[in-house]
Amino acid sequence: MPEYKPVQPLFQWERATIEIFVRAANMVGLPRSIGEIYGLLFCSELPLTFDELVDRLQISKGSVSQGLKLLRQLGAVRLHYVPGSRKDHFEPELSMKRLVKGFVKDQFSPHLESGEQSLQQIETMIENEADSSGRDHAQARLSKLRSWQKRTQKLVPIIMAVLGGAQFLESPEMTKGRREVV
Amino acid sequence: MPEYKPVQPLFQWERATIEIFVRAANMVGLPRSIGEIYGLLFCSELPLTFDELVDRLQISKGSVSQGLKLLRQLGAVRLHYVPGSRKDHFEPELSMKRLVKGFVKDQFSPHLESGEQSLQQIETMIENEADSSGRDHAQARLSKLRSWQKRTQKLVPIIMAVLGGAQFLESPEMTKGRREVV
DNA sequence: CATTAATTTCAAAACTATTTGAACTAAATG
DNA sequence: CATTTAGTTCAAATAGTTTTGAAATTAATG
Repeated sequence: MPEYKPVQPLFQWERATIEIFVRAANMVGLPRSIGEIYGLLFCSELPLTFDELVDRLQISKGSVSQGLKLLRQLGAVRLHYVPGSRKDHFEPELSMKRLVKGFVKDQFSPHLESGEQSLQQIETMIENEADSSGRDHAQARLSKLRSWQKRTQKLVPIIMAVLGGAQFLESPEMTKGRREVV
Repeated sequence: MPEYKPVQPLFQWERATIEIFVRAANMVGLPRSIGEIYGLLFCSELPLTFDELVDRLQISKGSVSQGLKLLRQLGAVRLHYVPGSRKDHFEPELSMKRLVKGFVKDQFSPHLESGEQSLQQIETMIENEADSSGRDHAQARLSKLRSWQKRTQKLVPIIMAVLGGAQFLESPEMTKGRREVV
């Protein structure tokens, strides 16, 4: 009896597509396995189970478990209920806007918020320790940091707007009767 | 004679500011040393030399050399000529727009372009290997990838526009007589 | 042109992040 | 309620990245 049962080996186009997601994951600082899991779900016509991911990607259960956990947290993967099956089935989020939103909310915004705290503290430090000559320069740099932070904060809703629903930029009547682009 | 000469230890506000840049670097996938070097230059009123970076940050010459190399490549640090000194002096780029532009051009756009190639190849793979049933679905997913790519490409100039000069979005008369925001 | 100074290079070391898989928990089945 | 199945956890192994520092290179000085 054979040791491995490579259930449904990947098609070439699937491997190539998964590779794109692995690179994309890498670019935004997420591990390879995340790209592999999302990539295979993206390729698949039907929701896949835990086992199918393990078997077809040939990665460990641990990786799949942790990977799915993070992907669900990011809103990039949803549970799809299949009547009459004990197993969980997973399907990918296919709206670019929602994917980006989930990523930003989870991995980006928290840093931005804690940054606001840090800037406040730096202000105090400058007041306490710089002599009057150095203080002007230090305060100028702090202002610059603050302006960068503000502009970054403004950018987020604009990106979201360009990617779809435009809730942040548009007044209600602008979206009247418009279908969401996903 | 002491082994180390900790020339000009860092002020608390400098350490805290550098920490912000270390975190920012980390967030965009750049090593800590990059954040430290840029951070100290950002804090400093005057351009700093190689040695000053080594001494004040207490990191190796190798790190500073490689770090400055990448930062110059990104356009985040410039050489500042000081008459009568053999040493190179470095100063930070302080325009957020130029910083982002340099980063995008160097670390982001290349991936986006090579991605275009990959999609072309995937199209061929689908034509060759999928049976007519699977082909429809695969082609639908390829279309989605293409639409994501297009939207990402559109996003870059919009971000640049929001960050400053707006060369990509605006017609020439819109910028008439306007000073660049940095 | 020999000497000193400034910077770069790169192999090895240190460090960090990811993956694995065996042990475990939880939940369904008969 | 014992057994099987599904999925999670986490410590150890592996893989990947960054830093170090000694040697090499390049450029300036006397």
